[in-house]
Amino acid sequence: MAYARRVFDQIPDPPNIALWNAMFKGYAQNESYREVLVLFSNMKSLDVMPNCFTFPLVLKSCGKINAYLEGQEVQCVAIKGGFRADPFVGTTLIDMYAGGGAVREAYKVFGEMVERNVVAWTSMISGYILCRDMVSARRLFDLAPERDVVLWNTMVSGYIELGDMVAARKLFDEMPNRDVMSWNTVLNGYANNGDVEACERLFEEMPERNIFSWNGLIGGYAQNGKFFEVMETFKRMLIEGNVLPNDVTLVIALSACSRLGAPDLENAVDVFKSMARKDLITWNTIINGIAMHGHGSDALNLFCEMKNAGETPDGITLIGILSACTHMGLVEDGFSYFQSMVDDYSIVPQIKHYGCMVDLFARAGLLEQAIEFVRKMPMEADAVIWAALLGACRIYKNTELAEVAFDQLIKLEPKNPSNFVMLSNIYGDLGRWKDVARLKVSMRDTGLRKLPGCSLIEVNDSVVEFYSLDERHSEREEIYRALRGLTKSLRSFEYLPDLMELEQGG
DNA sequence: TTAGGGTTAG
Repeated sequence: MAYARRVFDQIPDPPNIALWNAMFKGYAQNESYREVLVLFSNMKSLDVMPNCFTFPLVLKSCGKINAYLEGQEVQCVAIKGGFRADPFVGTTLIDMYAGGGAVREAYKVFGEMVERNVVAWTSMISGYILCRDMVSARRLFDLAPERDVVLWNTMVSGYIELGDMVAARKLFDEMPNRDVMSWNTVLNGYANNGDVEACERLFEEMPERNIFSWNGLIGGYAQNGKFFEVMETFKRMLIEGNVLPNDVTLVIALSACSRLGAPDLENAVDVFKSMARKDLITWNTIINGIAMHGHGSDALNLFCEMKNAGETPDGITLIGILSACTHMGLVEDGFSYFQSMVDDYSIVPQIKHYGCMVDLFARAGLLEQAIEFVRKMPMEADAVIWAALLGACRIYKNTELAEVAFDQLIKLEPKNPSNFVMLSNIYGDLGRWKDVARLKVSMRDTGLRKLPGCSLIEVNDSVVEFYSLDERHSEREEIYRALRGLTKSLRSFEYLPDLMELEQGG
């Protein structure tokens, strides 16, 4: 754009309107919306008249940077210039106002339009959907003199955005014509609402599939924790061969790989270092990843590097930083990072951050400070927080606080058997077997069984999942024979397995 | 040279 601008500025006579429009378009494409507005005011001061192509470009830029006062001025220029009846100008104004939440202003433009075509109707209906006013959206939809496939799709996705899959599906079934986007919209609706089965059924029914369809199904699996299915479907996509994966496909597949296996952290650091462009998500990924693996001081160093690189941390960065402090036992540093969230970065701490702080105090053995922190929090503690406390109570053998945490936990998660197991382990450590038995009975009364923990390992390019006492493997005899051999040789080195740890299945 | 709809990562 800088070069384009130099050429533009050298045009000897005042540039004609087509050249101005080309500049507006260039700036808009490069997301330099402020430049569009500045150039527009330059143009006006030279008394060059905008034409019907100018206004949509400039108005859209106003909307992008929430410059609604400027937008209104541009609207006045358009009306004075005789463009009141232009359908492009009207539609862009509707989008601009509705995008800024001024749906009444948008409706005023819509109502005053001389000729309302289906695009204008769609924009107005989208505006209502954006304001979560499905009733008005539907009323207009039913009134629309013409409905094309884009308008239908807009309505269907409106219902989906508001979480009403039933209404969305009903409307989809009523559609006179569906294109691949209609199918993809509903497919993604099921994926995002956790209905993987409906997602799979719809995918099989689709008359035509493109990369968005495949990404929709694969993403649906990923969002619902079905990472094996992500990889299977990714492979199926490559075999069926009608479409090529794109960047989104690879992002989902790679993320699934990371959930399935435990690749070397050194590789992650190498990849991170080799990246020419790093954004906030890149930094957050490496900082949280490093912190998760216990390399707390590396995480804190990366945090400094991140700030030196000019990136502004957000709430997720701070989760990595706080957990880094937790794992290093840096209570005071953690506390000062927590305070700097608000003071230096204007980040409002969320429940996850309070949870990190409770964990920080608790793991450091400062159980009193931890519970004090819970009492002073501006929100109710969640199950994650009470479980962190309960976990620390085991390390520091504090049954009194453990029972407090346990009572809160079974209120919040009456169906989670892990909570019984955690308290039971604390009693067990102290030899309080009567309490262990009492808990076992009350757990049995709830009809719950603890799901065994599961491990994933990579063997010969595929991921194998196994549980404690797992009998599903075809070569289980051989595996258990090998395990018995290992146990035997461990014993010969006088190693005593910690049965309590084994019992947790972790 | 201008206006309306679908996917992703921390």
